[in-house]
Amino acid sequence: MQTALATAGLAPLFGRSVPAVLPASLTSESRTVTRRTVAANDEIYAEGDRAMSFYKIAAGVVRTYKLLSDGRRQIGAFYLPGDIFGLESGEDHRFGADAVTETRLLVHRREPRALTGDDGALAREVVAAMMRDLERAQEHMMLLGRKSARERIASFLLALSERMADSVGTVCLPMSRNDMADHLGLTIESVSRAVTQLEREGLIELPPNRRTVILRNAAALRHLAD
Amino acid sequence: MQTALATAGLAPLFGRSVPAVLPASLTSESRTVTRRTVAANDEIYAEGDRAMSFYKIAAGVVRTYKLLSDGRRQIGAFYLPGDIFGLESGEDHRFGADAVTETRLLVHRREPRALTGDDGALAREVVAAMMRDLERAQEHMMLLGRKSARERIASFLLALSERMADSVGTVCLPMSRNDMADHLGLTIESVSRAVTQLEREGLIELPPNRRTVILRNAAALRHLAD
DNA sequence: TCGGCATTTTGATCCTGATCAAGGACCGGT
DNA sequence: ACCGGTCCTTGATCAGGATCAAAATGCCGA
Repeated sequence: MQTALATAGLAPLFGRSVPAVLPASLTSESRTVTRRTVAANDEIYAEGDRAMSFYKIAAGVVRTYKLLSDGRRQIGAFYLPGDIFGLESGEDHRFGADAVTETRLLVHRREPRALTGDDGALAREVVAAMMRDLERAQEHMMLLGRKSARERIASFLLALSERMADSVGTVCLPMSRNDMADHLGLTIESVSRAVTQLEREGLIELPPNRRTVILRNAAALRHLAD
Repeated sequence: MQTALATAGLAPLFGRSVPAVLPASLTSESRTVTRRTVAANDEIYAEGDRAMSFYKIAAGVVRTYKLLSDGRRQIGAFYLPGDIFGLESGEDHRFGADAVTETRLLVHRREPRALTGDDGALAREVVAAMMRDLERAQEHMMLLGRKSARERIASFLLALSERMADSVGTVCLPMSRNDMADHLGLTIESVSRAVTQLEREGLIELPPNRRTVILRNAAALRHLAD
């Protein structure tokens, strides 16, 4: 007997692989979905807030983060259009979330029936989103625990370029050096220096605006990132 | 309609919280389960191996890790009796796993039906295990990205003491300093120095064998760990 | 076009943790 | 008890990245 569980994204766990592109089935048609627009740098929810909803990005970029009591911040992930974030296993949000750029969100009210019943595609997306978060977090532990500043920047640029898919080899960084630093476990100065160094070495090129990166030698970057 | 999905651990996502203690329902009675004993430091599976099974620990301790091409190692997690590890969303293992101490395992063959059908309790455990891995990985990113050596040791000892529950305030470390270092993003010398420093400050006490830690001032440790 | 502001870069110095190198302590076997 | 090996600690020095400080650049609105 094939139950909803098997059709809801866990089956791939046991044989098939997860499709690279998720179905764009998270529409506003369901009665539990509303829209929300958030200005750049505005908060979507705070760490510790009751988790009433989860979110899918229609446009924009979001960061999730944790704070230490003295203000040190760790950005857990950046989310891009199509990504789902804000899923929690417990009662409340263990990370805060805010908009990196102006962002349009689809807000899914968290209800017991949301994952069952009518929308199997949504359930599949939700489970896939959690598994993807887990894989990214595990990969990121390797970066934070064992990679040098240069290697972290190389890994980050490559990963972002794979997700953002601008014209080949070009990435428009939506986030500030500060956000990159807090994601990569560095200071803003170290990020700047590592980026400059990669540019001097010819692995990347930075147009004067400094928020765009052209990957000039992806092979060398990949070798650095391992 | 309540489907298997709702009863299989995702329902807590949307209201209830995950029980602290998982049901001990992963027995050897099912025909897909076998036993395996692994000697200390022996490999259970390698990074990149096809993921044919997942595992539940009957006794012992396991570490999962990734390697960089030059040998740098990041230990993603330690797993204790009752824990499930080796779950993958893709085709193969993204971390390697080996035994820290001699370990007895229940090996669950990975089959499409394993999560459905008869054993709803197993499905619940599997999903809970994945969510727990995600939470631990996210918490660990904060440690690796933003905490000092002393703070890392304090966080690690507290987390371990909560999971191992020896006589109050006492933790028997099953792993070497080397393993601790590769989990905490430090060198073995830094681990040793941080531990010694915490001891001199009176926050912990180390009997001569050095593999047991008595938490003398849990409040101060917690303050360090944040 | 100019001025003000935020962001990024660059420079100088410091410091935490890494590296290199010995010592000690514990454990198992004989 | 002794020996050999492994694990852990300690010491000295080094270096990568942090911190402190300031200059350059880009952006946006007047």
